[in-house]
Amino acid sequence: MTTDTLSRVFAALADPTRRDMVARLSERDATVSQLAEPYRMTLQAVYKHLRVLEDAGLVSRPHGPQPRPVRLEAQAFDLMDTWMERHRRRVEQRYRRLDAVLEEMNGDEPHEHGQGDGHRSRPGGADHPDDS
Amino acid sequence: MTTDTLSRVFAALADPTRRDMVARLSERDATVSQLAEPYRMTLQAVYKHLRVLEDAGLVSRPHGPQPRPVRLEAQAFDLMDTWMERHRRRVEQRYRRLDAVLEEMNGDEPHEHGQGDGHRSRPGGADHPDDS
DNA sequence: ACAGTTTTCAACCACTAAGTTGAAAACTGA
DNA sequence: TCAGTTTTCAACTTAGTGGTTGAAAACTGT
Repeated sequence: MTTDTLSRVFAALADPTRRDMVARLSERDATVSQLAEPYRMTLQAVYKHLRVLEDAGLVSRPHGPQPRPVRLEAQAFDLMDTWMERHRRRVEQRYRRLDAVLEEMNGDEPHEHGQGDGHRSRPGGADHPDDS
Repeated sequence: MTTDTLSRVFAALADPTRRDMVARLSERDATVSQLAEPYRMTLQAVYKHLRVLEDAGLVSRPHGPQPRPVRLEAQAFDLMDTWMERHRRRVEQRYRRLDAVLEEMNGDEPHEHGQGDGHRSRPGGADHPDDS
């Protein structure tokens, strides 16, 4: 299917096994069989997972001599990262604005945020152009 | 199914329609019908998407009087963010270390670097790779 | 109370995704 | 060359997802 890259990246990481593979690959490269070893599934299943990660661009494997190593491609994370940051920042700005308004409205009162969730504030630079 | 939160968050964002909803919600809250309006699918389908986002904790809707607004929950992004950052950072460090090694090799005599099989990091037998 | 909108539930269909088994390539080391 | 491991392809089963239609709750304004 003509699924866009971002969708493939998110979908790839939606599986715990795949996330575990990524976690282990972030420590060291590995061959497929090395990767497969801790899991209780067949080698073929692992290979399939690997394909998903590969199609998402999260992983690459230089084809050549036999023990083809699997390695993480760090820059695939950037796609997600910029997407997330853009939207997250917008919400946080809106909340900050809202907080300001509320504060102004009722001089001082610890305004609680319902069922135990506040909003996390996160340091951040400023810039980012716009697009959905 | 007892899928962990992180998986649900990633899965929720793996769909372009759902990402678009999040994008629009990052601008302003909206009712379901407002949300549904630009899409060519039925209202019920939009509800289903909404439910996925809600189950993932990406969105909340205070239940009360009728036009129930849908609002983004910024802190759900933090889960993804910390996960990503942890691993991304590790890879980047490894790459930097590799660069250093290569540089040293070029300048000096070749140094044998046995990056070969250390110990498998994950103790075997874990039947569900419930990842950090 | 009633018409109308908004929200939700439930059954169903087509399609994808995760896993299996079985077998074929492809490479490695004597 | 040949045995053995490693990697890949293919068919199939099972469960989940995105979408539909149809109808039922729940709330609104008059």
